[in-house]
Amino acid sequence: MILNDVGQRVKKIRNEQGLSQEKLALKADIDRTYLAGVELGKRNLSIKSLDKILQALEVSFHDFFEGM
Amino acid sequence: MILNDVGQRVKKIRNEQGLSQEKLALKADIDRTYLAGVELGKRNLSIKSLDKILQALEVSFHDFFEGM
DNA sequence: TACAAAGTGTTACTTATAGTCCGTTGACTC
DNA sequence: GAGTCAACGGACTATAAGTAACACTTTGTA
Repeated sequence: MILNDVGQRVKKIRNEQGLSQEKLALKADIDRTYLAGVELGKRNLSIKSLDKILQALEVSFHDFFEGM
Repeated sequence: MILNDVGQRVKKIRNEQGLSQEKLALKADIDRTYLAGVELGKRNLSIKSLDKILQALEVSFHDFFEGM
């Protein structure tokens, strides 16, 4: 499902950048536990929230959705 | 802003396919006025909601976010 | 010159859930 | 055994989802 795909992609990119969930959450200005939920595919996040995360990861929407 | 971009893109693709808001809303199983709000960038829609719309438009996330 | 009908914009409202804030637990490393 | 990290929970607040109602415009047509 789309939420799992999004979560796994976030986690993958975050790990590639050597960031902890807490560090990324801080950078994206979202809650640490919420980010954890997103990565696990348990959260149906809004476009704005995804935008925050992708900006923190410095990746574009287009690149993020590569292959989706 | 991201919501305006998303809205305009939805509208553009919908028009290219010759669909009215009502027809697309029906196909996506969402309310007509909700779709209108999305197109105007007034709704911060969730991934699942966007997914419904993109499926109705038969366009992938990756293609949808071309250039974004 | 009306009129109906199709398409869209907009407001306002309820209810469902996105998102926050507090904490705990278990695994791993040092 | 102290520190870092991620999964998880409960209780709360903010806001998205979903709908009804009305206004306006355009186009066709009687």
